[in-house]
Amino acid sequence: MPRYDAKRIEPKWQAFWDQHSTFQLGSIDPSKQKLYVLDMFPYPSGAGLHVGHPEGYTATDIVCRYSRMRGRQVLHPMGWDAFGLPAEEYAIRTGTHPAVTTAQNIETFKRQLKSLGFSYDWSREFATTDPDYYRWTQWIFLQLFDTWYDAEHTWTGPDGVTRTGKGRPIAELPIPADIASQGQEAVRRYQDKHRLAYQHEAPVNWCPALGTVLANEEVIDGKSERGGHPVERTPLRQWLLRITAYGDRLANELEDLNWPESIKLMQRNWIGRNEGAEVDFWIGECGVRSAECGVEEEFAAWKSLRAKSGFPKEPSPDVLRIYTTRPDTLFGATYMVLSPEHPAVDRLTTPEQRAAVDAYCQQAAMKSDLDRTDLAKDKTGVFTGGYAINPINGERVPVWIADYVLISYGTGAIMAVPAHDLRDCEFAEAYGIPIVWVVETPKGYEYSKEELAFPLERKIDVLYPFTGEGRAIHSSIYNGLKTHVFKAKITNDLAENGLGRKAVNYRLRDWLFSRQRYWGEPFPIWHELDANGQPTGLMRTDDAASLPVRLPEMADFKPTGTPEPMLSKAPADWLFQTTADGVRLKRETNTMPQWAGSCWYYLRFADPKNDKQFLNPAIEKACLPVDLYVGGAEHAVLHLLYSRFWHKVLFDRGLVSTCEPFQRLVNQGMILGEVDENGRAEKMSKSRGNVINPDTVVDAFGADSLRLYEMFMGPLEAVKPWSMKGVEGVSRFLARVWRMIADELHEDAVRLNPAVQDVTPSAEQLRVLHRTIKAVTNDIESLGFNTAISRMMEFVNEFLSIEVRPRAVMDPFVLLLSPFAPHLAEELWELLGHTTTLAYEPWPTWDEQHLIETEVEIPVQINGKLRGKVKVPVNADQPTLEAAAKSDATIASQLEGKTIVKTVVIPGRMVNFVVK
RNA sequence: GCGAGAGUGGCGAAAUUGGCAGACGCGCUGGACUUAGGAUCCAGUGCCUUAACCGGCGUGGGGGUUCGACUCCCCCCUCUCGCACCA
Repeated sequence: MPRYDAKRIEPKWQAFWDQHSTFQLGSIDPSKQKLYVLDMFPYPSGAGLHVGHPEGYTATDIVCRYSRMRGRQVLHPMGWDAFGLPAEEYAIRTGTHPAVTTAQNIETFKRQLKSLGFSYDWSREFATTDPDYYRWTQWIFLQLFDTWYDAEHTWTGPDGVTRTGKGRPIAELPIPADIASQGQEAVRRYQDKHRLAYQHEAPVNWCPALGTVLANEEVIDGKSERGGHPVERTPLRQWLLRITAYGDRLANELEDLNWPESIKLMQRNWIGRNEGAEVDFWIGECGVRSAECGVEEEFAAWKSLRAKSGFPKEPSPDVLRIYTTRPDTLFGATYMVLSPEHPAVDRLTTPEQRAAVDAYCQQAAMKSDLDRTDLAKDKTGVFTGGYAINPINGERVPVWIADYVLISYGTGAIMAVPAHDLRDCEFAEAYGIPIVWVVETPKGYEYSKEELAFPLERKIDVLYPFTGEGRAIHSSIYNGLKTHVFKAKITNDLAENGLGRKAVNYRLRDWLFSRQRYWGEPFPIWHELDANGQPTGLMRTDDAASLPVRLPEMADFKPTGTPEPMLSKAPADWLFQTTADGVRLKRETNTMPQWAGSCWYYLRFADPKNDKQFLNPAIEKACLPVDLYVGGAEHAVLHLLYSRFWHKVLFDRGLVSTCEPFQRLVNQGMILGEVDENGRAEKMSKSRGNVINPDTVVDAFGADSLRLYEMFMGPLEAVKPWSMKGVEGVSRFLARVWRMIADELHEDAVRLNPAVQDVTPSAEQLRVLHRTIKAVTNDIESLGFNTAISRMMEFVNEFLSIEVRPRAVMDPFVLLLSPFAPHLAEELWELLGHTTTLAYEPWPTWDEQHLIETEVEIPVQINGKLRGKVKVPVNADQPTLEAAAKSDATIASQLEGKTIVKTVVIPGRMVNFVVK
């Protein structure tokens, strides 16, 4: 066996690591530094591992192996995100239970991962589908259910930071006297409205093809993220998690995280915090029905009442509450728009407009998100016939309905200022609504492309719509104020008169948390039923001690075809029970979304076998947070936002001691298919037939080659094309490493190459070694694996040409190689005469002494162009360098007959003569 | 449209603070060894010009700062990703 034979070496060492539990991290020793390195755990699909998986996994494996050798205690676990649709869809087609498919797929994934030699602590492995795990997922849900958000509460957390806003136990929710006086049931309903996990009926994203509703984050361009099926809007009673309560903290606390700026930005944009004001427009008891009818006295009465009572928390029925980020344009509001679903539409609509309004609302209700975006260019709407009164100037403004206003954002109603808003302007033009200019365009203002391209005639002496900031005009006493001053002042004035208030809005919506599928965590929730078997709306929870609520066995997995959850077909003994006090209960039949399990798995890895607690507090303090988290960017606003949200709730409830779960995040770039003849590389996909299976690569070249190649392709974060030739290249390199140390001439057995001898290395050899140690160490620290590998290639190129290779140089080199190609390294380590694994050998260190060179070659430029090189002592000073440069034959000849205007000498770097 | 990131040989890429552009690998060319080579080894390989040396050009394009720019500044082009009626 003379040749480098991955097929012999790799299984041998994988078995060794297994048998010796080499990478099992026992209990944490607080006196040693810990490092928690986490991969985004995979969904074990039927297709098996993809070459994209080992990219991030190899990177983290290198960091872990390196860190162990640096003496850190490394927590490096792996598990399975195993709930989800594909297993259930497969069950529908074949009748195979999702649990069976899932177990098979996990087995395949695990075999594949093991064949790549990753140093996971497999003793911590679990799947989100394990009842011992989802027991605690349900338990955390109960914590969310037991928590309300106190936005005013100021407190100092275990991290020493003082915050305003905290999730607190529901028992601490103050109950208003009028609610308390109505009895226990009213109190329970009041509490239910304030929980972080609550039920709410609203139009949701219903996907008929998938047979479930989806979160906003899972809908892209009106289609499901998974499968690309159309998504409809249907009103349904669903579970929601109050993530919006944490909007500010989710946005602000990104600041200190070592995450890619692009991901932080995506999260901030997704949260979409903006500040503005809420303003009430008076509409009277049944709406201001015409432009003429006299309501001035009533309006005046309302206004003076408001001046005394202040701005109510909830809008009263006699007003339309709007949200605006530009309260300074209140004088330019020439109409209002309600979303078609707005509750006041009915009251405002006049008999003459009734038919048109009803027709429009009906049409809007049927429109899916896709339709709405498709029609984004053409704004439509209908006049309700009603008017509202602008609180600032008492003017009547017509109220319209239009689907460009969304019920789910702000208050579902806007004041429209066509002079200063692109959408309002477009709408006003289409329906002939007057336009009032209230912000003067500053002189020299450069219009945005959008403003310039606006397809309207310019009717005023200035261009419109103008959406920038300027000085106020046509705004009564506010004339002349700059926009930001005006905003603050009018918001304050409105608040003093009880007509408005400062308000913050988020693009982020509460997280729709229920699904109608089978293969997910059941909710630990029961619904109380009345004598007729109808839900009363009151709920009970399962005892924490009785968890998990296991999934029931099902006869068939056919979807119901309606938004009725799959579990409604569960056996009656699972669905119903009667309490000791005689209350009939029905189980919640929705299941949790796939994200639930992945929201907290990183916590469980620290303490995976604990059957008393979701996580032991002492272990939590010792292991968390995750120091390095590597995965794809596709989770930027899904998993990574949801996880942070749960973590913050757990933090508020004193269950974890850090406010953020993932200190450092790195996104590995996607691996594309091979470059085609047009020089283009495309995404790997079954339909393109360019998917690379890691198994075939391991079979042909070995795991070390696959690992090394994926790291050598380019920077970890970069998108890069696959190349089988490239794998061959690194495979050749490993064969060269083998030949450098092992003997290939003898067929009988593996022996040390006779060139490897116990001799003292030369200064030059030490220089090469220490240069390599330094470069590889620094490159691993900065995750620059591609350049680390090229450094090792340079080393091997040097030493292959040397007849006698000192063992004292070969030993440390093998250690440098070991995080990258662990199997080969272990084999060579053994061959070099060592009897234990190198996994915990001290990482080689470099000595600057060995790096010092006596002579260096310095480039000499004339007018900035390279004209020659001179060899000088490494510490040559300026005059020496200049003299050496001038005395160089080629430089001297080029300088002849020219005047040196200036000489730039950077010692140790270069010399430049500026000549005329 | 808005936001972010990126453009370097035939290809993947590298380049401390502005200081020798193209390390390392693939591919290609020539050679050695071989029954054979898709093994291995040696030499060469940015482009143009040249027998060769020399020389000229060269980091998407254009301008600028500088003794000196892949690197800093301004304008433009292309590609990738994210968002997209959010008031």
